[in-house]
Amino acid sequence: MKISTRVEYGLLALTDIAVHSEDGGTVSSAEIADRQGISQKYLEQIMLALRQGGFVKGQKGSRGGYQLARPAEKIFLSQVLNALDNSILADSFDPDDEQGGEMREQVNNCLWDKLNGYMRRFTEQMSLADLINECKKDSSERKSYMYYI
Amino acid sequence: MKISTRVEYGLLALTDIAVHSEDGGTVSSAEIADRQGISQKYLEQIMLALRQGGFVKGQKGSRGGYQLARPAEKIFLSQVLNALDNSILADSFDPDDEQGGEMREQVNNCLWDKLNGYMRRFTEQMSLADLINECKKDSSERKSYMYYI
DNA sequence: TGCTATTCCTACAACATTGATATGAATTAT
DNA sequence: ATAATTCATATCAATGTTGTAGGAATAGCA
Repeated sequence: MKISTRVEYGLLALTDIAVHSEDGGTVSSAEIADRQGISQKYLEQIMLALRQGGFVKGQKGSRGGYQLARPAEKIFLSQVLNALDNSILADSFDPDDEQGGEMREQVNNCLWDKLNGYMRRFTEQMSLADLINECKKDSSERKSYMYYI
Repeated sequence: MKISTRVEYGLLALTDIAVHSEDGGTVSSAEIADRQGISQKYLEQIMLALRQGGFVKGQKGSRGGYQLARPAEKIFLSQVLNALDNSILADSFDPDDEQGGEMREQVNNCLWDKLNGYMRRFTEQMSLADLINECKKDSSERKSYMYYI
């Protein structure tokens, strides 16, 4: 699945802030852009969405920057993805403008709704802290993500 | 997850052909377009991809049309999706043009590759016949799709 | 043979989305 | 004051999506 840079950079920014503000300080967009090798101005737009979504707090002015608005354990990826991209976890179709009869609806229900369900459940139970902590481990022995679906 | 009409119409066409060619006859793009309420000319382009992917055989000329190239039990959705859309099941990034360091790679490995894996495994084990037969049932009691991931 | 129906193939266009860049206002620490 | 920083909006080029259009090639049928 191809993902947008907007979503990718947004998650990178959140992980960067979580990792580099452990002393309670702030992290500026210039720092993040430099560390992650991405455009600062583009990142600022993404930070806007993250702030409006309630994931970070911004402090203006000199020595300003961003902090997480709440602990990384309480930021779930489904919320972040919805704030950054309104289609990635969206239902695949709007029942209101369906015209193709029941076959169309069956295919949608059976396939896309099922895939959507997997993605939604996975991202609802995975927090930013999980993303940071678990992903550093070697994936070969992990069992914590062997979910039932 | 938003899906393209190209993928949606392609799956609709395959299910339509499977359902309406049980006597060994062919199904024309005009029939499909009419039944499913979609543009015939657009559908013809999609049928081209489905034929080139080896999922249907086309018979030209008067009284021509399409048939499945092999039984619906042997057409797996992962193959169809790849033929219709080169991003839906693709890896989320190309390692060659990664520049953002290890954090970027960790996020990709941990999140997108995992989601990709779910989608790939699900669509690899679901056939066109499954899509047709199972989706007609009421979904409340089904257990055949409670896979381990 | 000619007519019709159909697949097959290519070109193009309107529109939306993506991935930025640019500019500057507002705010804050020093 | 000045510099640093967030906050906000406008613009833009490239690309992808969703078709439309036109016609060549082929096959059945009268």
